[in-house]
Amino acid sequence: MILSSVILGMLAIAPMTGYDLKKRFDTSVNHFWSADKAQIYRTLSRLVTDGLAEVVTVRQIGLPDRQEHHITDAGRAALTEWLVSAPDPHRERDPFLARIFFAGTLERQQVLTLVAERRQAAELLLGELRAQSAPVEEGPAPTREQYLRFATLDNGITHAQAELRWLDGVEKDLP
Amino acid sequence: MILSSVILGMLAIAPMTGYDLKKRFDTSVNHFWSADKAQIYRTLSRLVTDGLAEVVTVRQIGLPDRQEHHITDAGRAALTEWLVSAPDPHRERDPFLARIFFAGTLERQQVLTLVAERRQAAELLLGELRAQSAPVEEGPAPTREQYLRFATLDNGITHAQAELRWLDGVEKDLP
DNA sequence: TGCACCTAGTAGACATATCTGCTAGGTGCA
DNA sequence: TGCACCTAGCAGATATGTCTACTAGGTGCA
Repeated sequence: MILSSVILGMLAIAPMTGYDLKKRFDTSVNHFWSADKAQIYRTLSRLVTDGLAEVVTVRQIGLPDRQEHHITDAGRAALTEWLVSAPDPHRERDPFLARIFFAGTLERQQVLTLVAERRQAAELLLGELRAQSAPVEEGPAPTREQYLRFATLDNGITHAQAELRWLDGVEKDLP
Repeated sequence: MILSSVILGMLAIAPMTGYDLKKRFDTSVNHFWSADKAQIYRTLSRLVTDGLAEVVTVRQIGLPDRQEHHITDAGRAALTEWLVSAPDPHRERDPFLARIFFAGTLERQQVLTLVAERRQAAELLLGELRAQSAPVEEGPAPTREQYLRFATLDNGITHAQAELRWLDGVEKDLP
């Protein structure tokens, strides 16, 4: 499962609780992966039974205990193995393109509404990605690790811009 | 479920068997949706029980009977309703970007191998999309229906090109 | 005082997706 | 004759993903 590899990757950066992971899935890695809370916890417990992660309970004052998950040596090995393994099959699935494909029966104006909604979403995304990448771009020359994290944001920015250009074309040419 | 809407959309273009649908999911609509055989058949039977499609058994000589699924009026209404409804949430999930994000522990050369594999995949995809779109582009001015189908291909082409440009940048700048 | 929201995690139902293998015949080829 | 592959569809197991709701306390605000 890719989710377990992604979680392993996050634990390799820092030990985390399920709660921490959920926050990251909703923010910093949201542009390439997302996950449901329940599934994060289930996957974490599987990583533990597989010996790829270990739990350290950290007591807190006034807050619930943290079940910190630390990656093990076996976990690091599994992560590296995944990183260099054959590419995961990537099935494109875009509900918006599906609508466009079948939108021939709609009125022209209805199609333009779909397009306008997509534009709004793309612009919003672009803004978020730029806000996230700004601090990185202003900093000093990055390490390879930093560069790669930034590159995934930059990938999102490049595609958001491409989407906007495509939308321009559709708005201009739609018969 | 989006799959049922996509299948409904295909049945609106022409009556089809599960087998026909599977072929189309593997070819002409593959750039924005894919589906497993078993699930196509299950979804088809649900469309029938929901009154959105009807089965017409067509006898063939030397081949198994075709269970042709025809869209009903209720099906067309459901399709239109979906087309103009609120956008489906689109969660980006790209296993390749996930690898790149966590690839900081790899050697530089290993990262470049990942990048090269991605380039190959992007070039292959671009070639396929161009091959599919060529006959459309050479034809006469398209109807809106034709234009929209072509536009989904063009969307894929635009993004494949964007991906290649991004890969150029990574290969050039990777520390 | 009550309400909304935060931290941290658990439980279970349900929805969707994928994989494997089966039936049953037809065609092409070496 | 045997093998590979095509058409057409069915059955069932397993894997993944999503949704709702619950426990249990803490903080901030009006």
